[in-house]
Amino acid sequence: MSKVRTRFAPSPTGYMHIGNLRTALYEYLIAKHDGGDFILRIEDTDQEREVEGAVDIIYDVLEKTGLKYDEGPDKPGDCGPYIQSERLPMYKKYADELVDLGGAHYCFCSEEDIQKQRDLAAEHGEAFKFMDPCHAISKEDARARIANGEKYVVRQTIPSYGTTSFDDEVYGHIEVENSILDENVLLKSDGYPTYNFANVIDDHHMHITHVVRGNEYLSSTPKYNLIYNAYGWEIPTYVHVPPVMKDEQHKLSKRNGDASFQDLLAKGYLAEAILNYIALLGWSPEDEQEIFTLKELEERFTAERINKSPAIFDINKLTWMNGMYIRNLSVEEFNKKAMPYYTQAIKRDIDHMYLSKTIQARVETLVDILEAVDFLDEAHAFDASLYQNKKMKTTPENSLEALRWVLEKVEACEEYTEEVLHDVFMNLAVEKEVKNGRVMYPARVALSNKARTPGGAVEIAVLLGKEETVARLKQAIADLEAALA
RNA sequence: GGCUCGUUGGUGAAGCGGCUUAACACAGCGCCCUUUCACGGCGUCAUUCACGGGUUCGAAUCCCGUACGAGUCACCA
Repeated sequence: MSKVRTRFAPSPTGYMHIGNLRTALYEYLIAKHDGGDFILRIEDTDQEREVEGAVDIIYDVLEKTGLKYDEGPDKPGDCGPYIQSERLPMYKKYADELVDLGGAHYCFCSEEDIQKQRDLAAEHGEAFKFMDPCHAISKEDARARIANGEKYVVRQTIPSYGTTSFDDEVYGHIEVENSILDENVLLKSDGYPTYNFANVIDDHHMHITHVVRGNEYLSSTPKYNLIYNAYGWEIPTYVHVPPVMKDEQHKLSKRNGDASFQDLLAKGYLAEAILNYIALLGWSPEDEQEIFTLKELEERFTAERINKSPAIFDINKLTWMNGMYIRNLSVEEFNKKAMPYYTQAIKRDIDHMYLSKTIQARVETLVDILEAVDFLDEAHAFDASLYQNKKMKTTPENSLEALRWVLEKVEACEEYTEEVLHDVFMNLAVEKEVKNGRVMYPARVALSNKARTPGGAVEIAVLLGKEETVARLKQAIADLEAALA
């Protein structure tokens, strides 16, 4: 058996949507599972949709996700060029050959005429099937007209009888009657091929063994097979994957404002977590493992375990998984990833590593950091009700008392370290014969004026430093006195 | 409308004729741990697999039909 080769063939439209990325992942995994090659091919045959810089985005995403390709535009192999617009002469040559083989014909009908017929049929509520009058033109006449400079397209010729069938790795045996297949344009009048044609030509010449694509191609696959057969080429293994949905009836798409890969990164999700999550959108392993490195996925992934039905993208589960990835980072790695957010949200000079240690298990996305640390530069506005806590048995009154105890001890601290502060609070509780919470809870609130903080009283006091801690305790005492007066 | 595909809990899903009075995970809910929150731990959450028939001793699993949903029918991919 020949070496497995798959390809990721995006058209450069400016962003990487999740469904697309998942297809790339599956293609990568199918190839790597068998030690095969993963190829990147740019499908830029639609000049009107061309977006500047879009190819760079594709490179960037593949780089960030670690989906390394063996051949591509910037990594030449034996089957280049890897950008379709650079392969034009080849398509022309094969189109002419396909005409000779009887798999296609030249067509001189204008787009407008066909559209008119289509509209007419729609008005009458009839199904439209284009019956190309150009079938009647002989090859010789057609070529003479072309030589004369007449505009033309090459259109696929489809037999009006018989059926075409194929076996898909995911969907199984599929059979379609030729008579319902449309005769699509293969080579446009601008000399560019359509997807329907370029795909077949390139997949064959790039020795692609497994064609992985969205299941919207399921019903047109027979048309491609007709082309393969006309040339006498081997038909690749097909792996059609179900769509990734936003909800039961809508596909995930940028047009609906749904998140793209880049959007998710910007929202503080890690590339590894995103990749891991989308692997599970339509595929499942044999056991119950859910967290996988790319390497592990390479080992475990098989097309047979791809699900047939659409998968709904669940941001909740991604968020959970992202939290898992964040917690699995070493503190150093986390600190590094958190730094841009720290510098954005914190002006005060603090011990970043210490902050990272206390915050790492408390955020699920990097962006969560912003909200978590927003009290460090300046405490939130005073709110007496925060001191009322049933479980901690605190009230504004007894909190005021506790804060006075704390202030006294903290001011007296010679050394100001986590250990010392920890002892201060613990000893205080023992000395005053109250539960820890009676003194630590008010202190935490006094230092932040937030109900939730990353870390408890001790951690926050360490982060803030002695001077600021004392200042905030004093302020809180003053605020409480005023509120209770 | 024709054709193709799909339908297991709020979500991702396992299940491939008896081991299933349907795994696992997320979310939810409750409890424990705890100086808050989180982490972690524990428990709970589908008498039922869209619906209706059929085959079978036995069906979520096989067959037929219905409903619903999606895709496709471009000189877009």
